[in-house]
Amino acid sequence: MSVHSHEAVVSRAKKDFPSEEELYDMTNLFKMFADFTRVRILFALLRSEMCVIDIAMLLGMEQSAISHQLRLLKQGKLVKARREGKHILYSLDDSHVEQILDCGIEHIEER
Amino acid sequence: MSVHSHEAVVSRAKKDFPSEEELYDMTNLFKMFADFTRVRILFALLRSEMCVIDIAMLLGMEQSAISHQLRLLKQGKLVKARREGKHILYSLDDSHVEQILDCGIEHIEER
DNA sequence: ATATAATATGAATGGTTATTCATATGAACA
DNA sequence: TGTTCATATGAATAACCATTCATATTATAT
Repeated sequence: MSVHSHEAVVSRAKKDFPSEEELYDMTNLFKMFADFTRVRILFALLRSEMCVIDIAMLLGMEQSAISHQLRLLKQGKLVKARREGKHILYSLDDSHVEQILDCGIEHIEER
Repeated sequence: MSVHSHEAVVSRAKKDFPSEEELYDMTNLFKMFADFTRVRILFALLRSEMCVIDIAMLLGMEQSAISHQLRLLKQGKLVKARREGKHILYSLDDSHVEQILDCGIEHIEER
């Protein structure tokens, strides 16, 4: 005989649950780190600011593909841009980016 | 006149770059957290172990949908299962899950 | 052993998204 | 001011993925 009460478990779990909006924002943040290309871009920018062409060369990809991804990263406020002569140099915009990447690395290494 | 040397910037960035495999594993980890349903499941399990039906009720979703997502979370070693009578109770399998969720919350709150 | 309740699975569908190609924009330097 | 180079953009394509519906599997408890 089961002692499991769905209602009790569910109503208990409902307390202190993050708001829909917080959860939504959070998944959107993690989506930024859930793509191979974007993660590599962020790792590249961890060391120094770079222009689009630099990143495209580094990753062996089309300039256009990098540009599209940089736009997403900029919208997500993970990356910022400044002009230097002919080039636009991108760098990390958020102190948390490194922290989140570290969090991921740490997890991966302990396997 | 530009002082920017693509070759220099790129070869500098290539040093100490994580391996393809590490980056791949990392994006796969973040993919787990990049879905609204999965994040809510993880938050639910943060408090107590629950069966599939509990989670489906809590989130107002089909049992089948939850089951599919639990399979992914189990494959990703973020969640584990044990049988208790008629039910299979799921719980977090990884001490890092909470840490990563906290990381996300922290980031969101400072906006 | 069988019936039942809980969970898992497979195929199908719709929605999302990364990339490419072609082209537009825009700033810089002559 | 015009030309050139770096970057951005739009449309199209293809791959991916979450959900649903229908059904299969599995363990339990009688």
